[in-house]
Formats: sequence, structure tokens, C-alpha cells
Amino acid sequence: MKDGPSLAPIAALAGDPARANMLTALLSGKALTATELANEAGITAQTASSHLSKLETGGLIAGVKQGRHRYFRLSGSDVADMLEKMMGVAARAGHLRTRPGPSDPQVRKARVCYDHLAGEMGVEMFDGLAKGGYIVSRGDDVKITRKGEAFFPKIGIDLSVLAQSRRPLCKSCLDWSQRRSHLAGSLGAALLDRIYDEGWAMRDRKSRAVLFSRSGESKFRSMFAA
Amino acid sequence: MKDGPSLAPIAALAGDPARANMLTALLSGKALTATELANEAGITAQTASSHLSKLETGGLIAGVKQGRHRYFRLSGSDVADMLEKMMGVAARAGHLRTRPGPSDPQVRKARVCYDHLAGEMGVEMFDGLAKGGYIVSRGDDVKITRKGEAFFPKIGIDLSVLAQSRRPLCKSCLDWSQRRSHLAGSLGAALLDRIYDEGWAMRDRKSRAVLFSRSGESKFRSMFAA
DNA sequence: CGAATGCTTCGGCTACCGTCGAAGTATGAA
DNA sequence: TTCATACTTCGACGGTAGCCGAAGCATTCG
Repeated sequence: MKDGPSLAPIAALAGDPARANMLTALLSGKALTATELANEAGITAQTASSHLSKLETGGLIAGVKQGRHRYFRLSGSDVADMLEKMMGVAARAGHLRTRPGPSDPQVRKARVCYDHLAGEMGVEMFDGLAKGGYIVSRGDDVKITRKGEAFFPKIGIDLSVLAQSRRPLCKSCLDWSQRRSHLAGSLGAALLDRIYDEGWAMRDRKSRAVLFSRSGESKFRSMFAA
Repeated sequence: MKDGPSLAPIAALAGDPARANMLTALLSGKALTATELANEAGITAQTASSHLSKLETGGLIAGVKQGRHRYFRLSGSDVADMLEKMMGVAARAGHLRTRPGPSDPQVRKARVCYDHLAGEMGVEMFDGLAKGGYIVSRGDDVKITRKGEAFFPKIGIDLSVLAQSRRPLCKSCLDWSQRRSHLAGSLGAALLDRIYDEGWAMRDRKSRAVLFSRSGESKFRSMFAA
């Protein structure tokens, strides 16, 4: 009567929204710190710690301590496969089209995708940069043009510093709400940092939404006008 | 990395022990009534009704009313795939069921995975077909060779009929007990049908086990010998 | 050595969800 | 029609799990 491994504990681990967000973030294959994952899930560090220990005990993720950071990654590709499979089912079952909740429009308009800007404004920025001739995209690959190499330092982004990081400088990232590309990679992250630094927008505490102020949005537009 | 569909609702559905037992029971591919599923999960009819409506709303199962019964089945093979994947992860992470039961060795040897053959003999068949040059597998993708196109009709499988179905003809499916691939898709289903038709094996009533007769097993081996 | 940062533990609060009894609807059998 | 079966709905209860504030380690930096 009873056969096979029991899937309930595993499924329950992925079944909590906060943990699901963490796992989704880890689907990138990168190792992320506990704090980064807490931000990703929109919860405090304490709560995140509890979740992470559950995920680790459950065998879905593995953590390595490095200095005062603790980096987590998915424990194996089978976990990633499982998660993608679940997303496939979720998409077919209509969990993409579920009608928006109250905070949903904001999320659709602008949100973080790990560490860069996504949503309508993310796509807008990408298009603007492309139209301005600062970047060119060829499939997934994005390159900075000579014109871009002059432009980005002007808005406070040091490309040579970014180039030192291990992660790709530029990358496109397909947006699920827009089905269009936006800019990922360390340049995308740096641009979002600039947006915060300029005070144009701030993170919503409860969601992935990025909340632009009225003036911030217009300054954003004038800089990246498509 | 991209934002995907939200997997939390789907995972949460499978994350409750009672619902997980129901889904596991439905992995047999058979349609079961609400009462049968209640027994399977060890809960009362009222509770089961609530669970079933959640699973149906969530898109994991589909119910058809027939007289005073209501029969439920998994809503598609992608759900079955997802569940098997989750079992694979669960097995690796050490979440074995507490009540292994007497039928476990049989289940390990040969069982149904939704509608195709899994377990040792499923893997054996897959390897045999590959070694015989009837199929070639490249990652998850499996293709029928020209030699296979001659072979399968000879054993009573009309490939042109199978090709009309919407589901993929060939697909590999990772086995939780073997950690090897076996053959899924409509071809996998058709092969299992042939095994039943030839009288080589029959379904166990109580579990997902597929019980081969002695002669059936040897005939199976001679046809798919690896 | 402090001070700051990253992470974990503890305690208490709250909300949610699974559970069942009881009662209500539909279908089929006698 | 009357009873039995299959299933659903309602209401109430209780356990559990997520959440955060506060405090406690550990590590790094100045």
C-alpha cells in the first residue's frame, strides 16, 4: 500500500512562499548569502535563518561558511530539475495568470530580480540603453558599446571594478511579466544600486516591488528615455 | 536568472501528508473515487473532500462525476513527472517512508509510473532499447532511430497513431529507486500496454507494483535483452 | 582592543490550516 | 417512496508554523 519515498516533507519545504522565493533565487546556480536570501524573500534575517536551516536539514540546499558569511546553494541539479518541473506545472495550471492582488501592480511595474531591476521599468531601461546605443544585445548575450563605455562612468558606474567580479558583466534576463528582456549581470546590479543611491526608489519591505518616487521616476525616464 | 511562475502554491498542495498520499496513490494512473482516496490517506470523507477540491482548484488533479461516485485522476503526465522528480529528491535526501511494507521489493523491481514501466525492469527495457539501437538518448531527449521505426511496428506498436497525441512520443524519466532513466512518453505507455496484452505481467491491486509471471519475464528479457 | 557586520537562538504572538462531528444534497437501490 | 450510499458544506477546535524583537555568538575591520 505504501510505496516509495514520501514526498510530503520535500514538497512542504518548497511550499512556503518565503522558502519558495529563496529556492527560486538559488535556481540561478549561484551561491547566495543568508542576508541576500532574506531580502529575496522579503523577510527578516532571523526568519530567514530558520527557513534556511530547515531547507538544509531537508537536503534541498547546502551551506558553506566563509568568513562571517554563509553561502547557500542548491544541493544538486536534481533539486533544480525538480523546481523547474514544478514551475512548469504551475504555469500550465494557471498560476501565472492568477488575478493580481493589491500589491501586484507595483510588482509588475518594477521589482528586483535577485539584484537588478525587472518589470516594466526594467524592460524600459533595457530598451532605452539599447536605443541610446550604449548596449547591443545578440540573443542572451549583451555587450557594452564604445558609446556605452563612455556613458556608464558618467553616471557613476566604474566598469573596470565590475569587470573584476566573477559574474558576467552583462546578461539579458527574460521577464515573466513582460516576456521581454531586461538587463541582468553586474552592470544591471550596479544600475539598480545607482537608482537606490540617487534616492529615486526604494525596496518595498514586504515584496519584491521597487517603489519609485514621482520625481525619481521622471529622472529615471529622462536618463534612460527610450 | 529569471523570475518564474510561483511554485509555492503547487508545492504547498503536495506538501500536506494527506494530499501527498492521495497524489502518490494517483501515480498509479488509475482513477480513484473520493472515498478510496480518503482511505488511502487515512482521513475522513469530509476532510478528503476539502483536500480534493483544493487539488482540483490548484490544477493537479481532475475529477469526473459518474453516478454517485466522483473519480479523480492526475490532470496530466507533467504532474506525474513532477511527483516522480520529487520522490527522487526525497529518496536522495533520505526521506523514506516509515512504513516500507512487504510489497516494497516488488515495487522496486517493476512498477507503473503513471502509465509506463518503471523500476529495475523499466531501466532494463530502456537500456535494452538503447543497446539494440532502437532509440538514442541525448540528455532528457530521446529519439527513435530508423531501426526503431522498423522494430516497434513489428511488436504491435503503431508509431503514427502515437504521434498524433499531443504528448511527447519519447521522453526519459529519472527513476527514484534506480537513479537511472526509463522510458516515458506515449511510446513508454504503449510498451506497457503491450506487456499487459501479451499477458507477461499484471497490475498488483494494492500497490503500484507490476507483477511479471516467470515466463513473462523471460519473454520480456528475450525481446528487450540489454 | 572596541565597533560593526553577518548570522543564529530564544520567546512569545498570531494566523492559518487540517481535522472531525453534524447536517445537508444528490444519486441509486429496495 | 423510503432507505442507503457517496459526497459536500458548515462550524468549531487545536496544533503548528511563520513571523518578529531582543539578545547572543562569531568574524572582520579600524
